[in-house]
Amino acid sequence: MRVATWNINNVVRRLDLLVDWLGRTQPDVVALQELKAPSAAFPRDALEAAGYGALVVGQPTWNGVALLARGREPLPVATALPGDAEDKEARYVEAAIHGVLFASLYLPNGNPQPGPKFDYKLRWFERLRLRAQALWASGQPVILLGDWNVVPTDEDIYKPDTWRDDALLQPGPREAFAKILAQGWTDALRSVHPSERPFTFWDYRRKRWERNAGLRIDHILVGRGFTIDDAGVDREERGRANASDHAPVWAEVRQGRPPRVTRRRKPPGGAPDAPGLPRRA
DNA sequence: ATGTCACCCCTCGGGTGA
Repeated sequence: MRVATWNINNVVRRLDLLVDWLGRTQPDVVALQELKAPSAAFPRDALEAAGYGALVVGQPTWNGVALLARGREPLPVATALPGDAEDKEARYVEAAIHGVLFASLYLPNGNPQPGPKFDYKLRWFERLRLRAQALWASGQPVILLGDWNVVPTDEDIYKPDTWRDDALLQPGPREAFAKILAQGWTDALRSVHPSERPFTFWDYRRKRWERNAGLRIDHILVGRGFTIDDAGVDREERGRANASDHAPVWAEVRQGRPPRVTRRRKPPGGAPDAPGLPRRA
């Protein structure tokens, strides 16, 4: 099963790019963020024509999240993150698809920090931690996808010092992300590419795409009971005309343990391990 | 310091958010 997350940065303006990418890569489940459209304006018909059912939580102008499922309708589970009835921002949706619980989340950016927006980010992260803990404890198969608006470590950005005061690099959000990972989740992209710098976002400003001055802030956290066969970033989507400032992140996952692999002895000369060995989530 | 993009409206340009 191929799952993916993409901060589309306005689903109406980016519809042609989205439909084209869906047709080429055929993901089974897609989490979208920053729809920047009310639910009624979501291009439901075009996505249905492309073969996808959708569960949408939109709002005018800002935020907005959705889950797409190829060849079926997502079964709604939640349309808001629990823990604050006053929070009306469209940043969280959960649905069951193929017997797996999926969440599409759009964490608050938090800039400028310090300030009320950063406080909101930390409160939202704490609510997410509690929700993730409850989902993990349920024993169900769960995958959390989204724009987490956190650069987990200094290895996840081209040059941390120019962003040191940004909300995306602060210790508080980083600790919150680490706490969720410590519940047992696997960061799919990091686990498949442990020594690379797979960025997922390049700011429109200062020719950051042209310079590969990127950040890794879009994450797929895989719950218990899955094997992650592969994961990656569809970087070419960021290079297209009229692109979002984020590229899609995807993972190939499979329920169940990895097959028993007879490991060959390492050949002399220190050659690296064979690629593509499955990882247990 | 900005730098881009795209939205909004007390709307054709400045404010806002990312």
